[in-house]
Amino acid sequence: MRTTIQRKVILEQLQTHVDHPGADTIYSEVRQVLPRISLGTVYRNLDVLANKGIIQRLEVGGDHAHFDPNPEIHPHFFCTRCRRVSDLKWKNGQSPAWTDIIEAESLEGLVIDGGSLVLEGVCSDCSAKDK
Amino acid sequence: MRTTIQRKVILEQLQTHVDHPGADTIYSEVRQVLPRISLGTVYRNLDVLANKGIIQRLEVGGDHAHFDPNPEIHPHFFCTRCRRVSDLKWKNGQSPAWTDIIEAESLEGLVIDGGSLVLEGVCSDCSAKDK
DNA sequence: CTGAATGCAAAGCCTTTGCATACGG
DNA sequence: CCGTATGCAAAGGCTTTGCATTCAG
Repeated sequence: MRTTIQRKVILEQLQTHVDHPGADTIYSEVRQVLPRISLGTVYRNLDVLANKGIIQRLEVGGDHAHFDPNPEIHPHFFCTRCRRVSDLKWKNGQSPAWTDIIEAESLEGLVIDGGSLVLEGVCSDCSAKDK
Repeated sequence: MRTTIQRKVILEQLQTHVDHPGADTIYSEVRQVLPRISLGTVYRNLDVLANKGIIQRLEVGGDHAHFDPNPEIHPHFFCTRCRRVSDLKWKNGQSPAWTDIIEAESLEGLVIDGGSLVLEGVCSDCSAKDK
């Protein structure tokens, strides 16, 4: 993997986020540093970084992909108001065994490579705006 | 909600599936019964049915939406080979309390309306093809 | 009758891709 | 130098939408 300035800035920009933005957000932010960067380059790099296991691509919310600078599998929260994705934490610091939650019979014959747990609702910022 | 023949056939067709197809699959199947139905009508009806809580729209796999005739929240399995979505079952027949799995502190201030648990890997059909 | 639903086609969005050019190692 | 990465623009795939027409209640 070649170290280009674009790749470096994209990764650093993503790492400044506590939420998990889409490619478009990263694009407009990175453009303030590299005005000539293209959206295609942002997509290609986020893809490369995710495939290398340096970041994580999240399929949440349905409209567009979200990117998480932390590649470890952990639960997420999706706010249906502001459509932002944020982190949750496993109880006791580690992912539960799936067999503790899911009926063994329904898992028969399957090879499990990963999983995702996403809760959805309204975040505290959006709840506050109701008042 | 008006009962049109299109809506009826779309729902019945979805209910014949044990997997959770996309709108395109439903479209081509329903067209064998109603050759003049449009893809737009399929999308609109799946949307109406999901909003009424009669079916469920799943955001899984990233490429397109999947529809589940069962509106109850339950875990799913996504096969990365054939890209099909199938059902899993909660252990003991019911969803675990999220607080049993997720650290309470990270849930603070959030209003939780729902959740989704998706495991991914290779289904038994696809594993069998490896041999 | 009257508004909700349909068919058709166009438009929208996010994402990917082809190609010539630039550049990192 | 060589092959990866970029910029640009076009194309792709899924989904939504505008509009005139049809149809359920």
